[in-house]
Amino acid sequence: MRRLDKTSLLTNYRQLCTLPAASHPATYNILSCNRKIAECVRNDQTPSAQDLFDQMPVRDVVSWNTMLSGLQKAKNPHGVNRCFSQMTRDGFRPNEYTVSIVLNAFLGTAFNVLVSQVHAVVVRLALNSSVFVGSALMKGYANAGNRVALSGVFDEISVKDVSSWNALVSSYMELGCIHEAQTVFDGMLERNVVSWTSLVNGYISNKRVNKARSVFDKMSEKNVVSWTVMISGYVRSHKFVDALDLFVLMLKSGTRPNHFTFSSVLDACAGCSSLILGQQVHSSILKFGVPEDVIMSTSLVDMYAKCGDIGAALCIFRSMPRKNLVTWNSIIGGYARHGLATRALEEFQSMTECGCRPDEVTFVNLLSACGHGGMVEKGEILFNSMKAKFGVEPKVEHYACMVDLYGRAGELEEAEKLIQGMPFQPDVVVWVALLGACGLHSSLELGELAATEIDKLGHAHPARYSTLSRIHGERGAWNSVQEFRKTMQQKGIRKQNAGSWVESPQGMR
DNA sequence: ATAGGGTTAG
Repeated sequence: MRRLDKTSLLTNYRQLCTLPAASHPATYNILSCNRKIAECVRNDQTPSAQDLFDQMPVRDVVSWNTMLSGLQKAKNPHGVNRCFSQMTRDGFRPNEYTVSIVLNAFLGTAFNVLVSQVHAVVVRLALNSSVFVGSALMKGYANAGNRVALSGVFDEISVKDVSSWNALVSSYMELGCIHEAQTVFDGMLERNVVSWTSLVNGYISNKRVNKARSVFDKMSEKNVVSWTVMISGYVRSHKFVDALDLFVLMLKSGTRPNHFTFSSVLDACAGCSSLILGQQVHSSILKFGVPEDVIMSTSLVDMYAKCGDIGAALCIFRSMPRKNLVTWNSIIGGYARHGLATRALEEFQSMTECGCRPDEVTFVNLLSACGHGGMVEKGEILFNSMKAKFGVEPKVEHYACMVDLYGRAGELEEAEKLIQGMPFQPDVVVWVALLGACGLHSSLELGELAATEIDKLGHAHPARYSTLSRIHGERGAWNSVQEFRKTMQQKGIRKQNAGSWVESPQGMR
């Protein structure tokens, strides 16, 4: 028989006193705890939800599902995967809710390769007739590029509703099957705004903006999303003026824009470098009282930076309660474009101090800032620190920045050496950077080499002709200049249009 | 008390 001394008795007693009420399963209220977890999830407090969940001595399926939806909302597919496995290990049977949450968490991530495994679970548990599970599986298979499985899943849905049909339309569009999508849409007995918007959005993602617009114009009912889809479609195809015109129509129609709409519209303003329009859109945001949003504010920062008002960009940036990687990249890129290399580097310092990890975009911005500021040494240090200190593998664009950096500083041999030592094939951008440097420093031989390489890559890059002709011109080789000009005319190449904040080239009409 | 179909940034 086990002996109990005074100390262990005391320990036992203490344990009893500190044990939470939750340790008495008989009196434990799962329902109220589930409600609390759901509340945390609603308020984006997934860690608190996790704490509550972990403390539960007894759980039911809803507890697991609610926890999973919290992890999904927090964009933690890894956590969802872990939680889901634990759930099945604990002997819980997943239901329709579980599967659609898990599938949506995996969508667009590396975990999406598990879609067929989840599908197998679905079949085994006979959940494949559910509309919710069906649409989630369809999206998963579309994301995985599996057209056959996609239509198979659709057929298995016992009672299809509009949402399942809509999912089929957008899935086909995602796979690039425009005609199938249109045929499905035409055959639909019932259509709603979402069906129409899916079609419009599908044409846009398949680069058929004009077709998208003609469908859009046929819509009898439009909402914020439909308007935003069309506006952002124009922005994505660089039709900024069309985007802005459509925004005006949207306002006239009485539709209230949201943060999605404004992000796109600000992008349009930035695209045509129109500060005056950007300012108007900014006031419009304030007038509508659109709640603060990281992405929308980042678009504001970017718009002001691209329209030449770096002061306003900084002002918005500083006022932001939450910043992410893209936000930091926007302000650093803004400084780089304005030739404020030192400010860019200072902001990078603050960024790392805030615990924000830089990515490849950050380094493109930093290296080009150094290039314009003639800071060769600083650029070298940053370039070498990319992998070693920040774990960011240098890509072609970083090499192009370095070629540009050395080239501008007149260190053409250094630039050439870097190209030769590159771990991959140099692309046009690299050669154009070198060619530009040769133009700057009148190096005909190296310039010819760069131009030849550009030709080899099959690019009729305008700079290839204009820069080389300038080098020839400077050397007094006028015959060559005329020849180049002729070639340019024959190939129909014109000098690239320069953007300017003063002239606002693609700006207001 | 838990889930699906269409929208945003560098």
